[in-house]
Amino acid sequence: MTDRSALDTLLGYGIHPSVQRIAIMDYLLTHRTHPTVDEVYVALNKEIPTLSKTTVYNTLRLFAEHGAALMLTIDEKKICFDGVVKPHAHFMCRRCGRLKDVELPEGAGTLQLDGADFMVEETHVYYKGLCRSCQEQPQA
Amino acid sequence: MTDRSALDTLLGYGIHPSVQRIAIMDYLLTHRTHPTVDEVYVALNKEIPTLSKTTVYNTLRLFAEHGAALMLTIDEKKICFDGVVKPHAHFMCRRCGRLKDVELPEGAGTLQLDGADFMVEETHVYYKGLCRSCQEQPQA
DNA sequence: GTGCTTGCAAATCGTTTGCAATAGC
DNA sequence: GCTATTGCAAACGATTTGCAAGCAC
Repeated sequence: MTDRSALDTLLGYGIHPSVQRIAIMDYLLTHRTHPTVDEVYVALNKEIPTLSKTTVYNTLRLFAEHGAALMLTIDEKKICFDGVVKPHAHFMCRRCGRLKDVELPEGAGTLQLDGADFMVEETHVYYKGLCRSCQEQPQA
Repeated sequence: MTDRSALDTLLGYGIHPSVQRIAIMDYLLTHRTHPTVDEVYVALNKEIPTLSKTTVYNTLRLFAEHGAALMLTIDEKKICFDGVVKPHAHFMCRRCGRLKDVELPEGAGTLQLDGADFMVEETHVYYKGLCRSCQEQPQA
């Protein structure tokens, strides 16, 4: 069922499926943790021992190019990926580093710019600050 | 006058001034090109031949931590810096790579999140797509 | 003199590249 | 058999770290 869904997703975006691609897409769809390349690699290496990190890099980039995944650059330290491509914003806590999905305020995902000087294909809204639990903890 | 302004800016953010810090802040304030560390380094090396790239790294990070500059992560390939800290959005052309400032739609810079689960300190709005001139050029 | 700032050199680490092996139609 | 995909190993390059020298009050 999740396999099915991952496969369908790939096909829906015109991406030729393979064992590795299906596994990676499935991971994205079932783990909404905004994983990094390394996290995907480490997790999938258990079930696909021959998996190469190069393949994870290539595949996630392929997904992003086809619009099947989002490449998040909210954290300058690392690039994260999101299998949920429906417009939404992201919040990152500057202390614990956790990423959370945030609903976009009405219409913010489709903001149009003045005078059609640009053709916007992607919009990213990033919030940074302190999450609830880090606010409550004593300052480090 | 520009020196004055850079110095004042540093003081205003509680940053202890130095020749290097003033020069880097002045560069940010007079070149609104969203430069990378390397661009700042190369440009200032002419007037301050002993300048180290490490110092540029340290200084720009210091500025960002004090809110005296913005660290832009719109381009996953490189980090850019912006001396204009007044809330505004950024657009990057996926073909020519140029960054442009964009006015934020009303109130978008101060969006408040549901239920105060987060304490937002910074908001980044990034648009990606094609700029006017790249739209008009024939596909590569 | 003490503490902060600078800058060199080396280390680190995420990412890309080249290319040979493999899988799928 | 041909083409696309995978994966290893090496290369690359941006950023960080350690530490010694320099500067300022």
